[in-house]
Amino acid sequence: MPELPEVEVTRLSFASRIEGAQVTGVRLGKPLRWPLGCPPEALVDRRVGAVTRRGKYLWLPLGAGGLLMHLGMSGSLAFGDTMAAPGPHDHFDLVTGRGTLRLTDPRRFGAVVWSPSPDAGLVATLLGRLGVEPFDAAFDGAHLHAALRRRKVAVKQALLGGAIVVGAGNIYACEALFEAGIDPRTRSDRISRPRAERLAQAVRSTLGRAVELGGSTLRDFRDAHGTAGAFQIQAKVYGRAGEPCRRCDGTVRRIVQGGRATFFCPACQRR
DNA sequence: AAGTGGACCTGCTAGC
DNA sequence: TGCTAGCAGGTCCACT
Repeated sequence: MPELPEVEVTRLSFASRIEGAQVTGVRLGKPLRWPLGCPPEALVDRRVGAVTRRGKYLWLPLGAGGLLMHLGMSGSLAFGDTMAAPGPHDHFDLVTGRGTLRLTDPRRFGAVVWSPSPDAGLVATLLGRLGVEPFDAAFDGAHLHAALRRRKVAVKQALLGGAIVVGAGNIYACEALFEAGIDPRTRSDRISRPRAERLAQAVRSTLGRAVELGGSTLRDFRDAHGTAGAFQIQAKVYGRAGEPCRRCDGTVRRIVQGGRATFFCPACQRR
């Protein structure tokens, strides 16, 4: 469900409220992508530190170690002191003195993994393959250009992969390419330096704007307050196959790349 | 090494 | 109205 903006908005909505709280209990539902990695009781009495984000992952420090959380395709987090009885899709509750953090995830592609350190084991492996943060100074046209030059896959797939830059999922990758005027089928190594510059800028502005607007193009997105996403961000191409382009008089097209839907305007976006 | 396709799991929608 | 096929925001892993 969530791409970087949704994950970041979620983080901002509960991080300051949970920080400093002490864990009093843990409840597990059905299995997620990976096992928790420790007995649930081992989390009790630990104190929650400052929640951070890396790509689409959240890191929740608990004493010396912490929990790595991912929302997968359909996950969301809620934090509150009056939690309803867990439903069939509520697979993780972290009960603290200040409220309960609950992961709801129907498809269970999400994850909650304990690690004694973000630099150890599975967590280190997962975080280790991630590309740069889009808002990091290290992510600019030069960086993107150099990384794309080493790849032959279509630029859309290179963006989605997350090994170059993290955070742009299927929706925002489509939107950023539209904003940059680049055909998603263009081979990565054929993207010129100026176009890489424009694309880097488009990735940053697309994701940044989505974070600022607190939300999302996702219909069912809610932050951890349960605040319904206002659906403030209008997708220019995503999900609009057959509809008129918002910039020219062309028609938005849907193709499949690497098994995922891609939406673009063939008139506005060039190879 | 890089690219490709299948896998994970459930819910919703469109179409018959 | 009810069933089925197809699709969905992610990303790991095995294989070529």
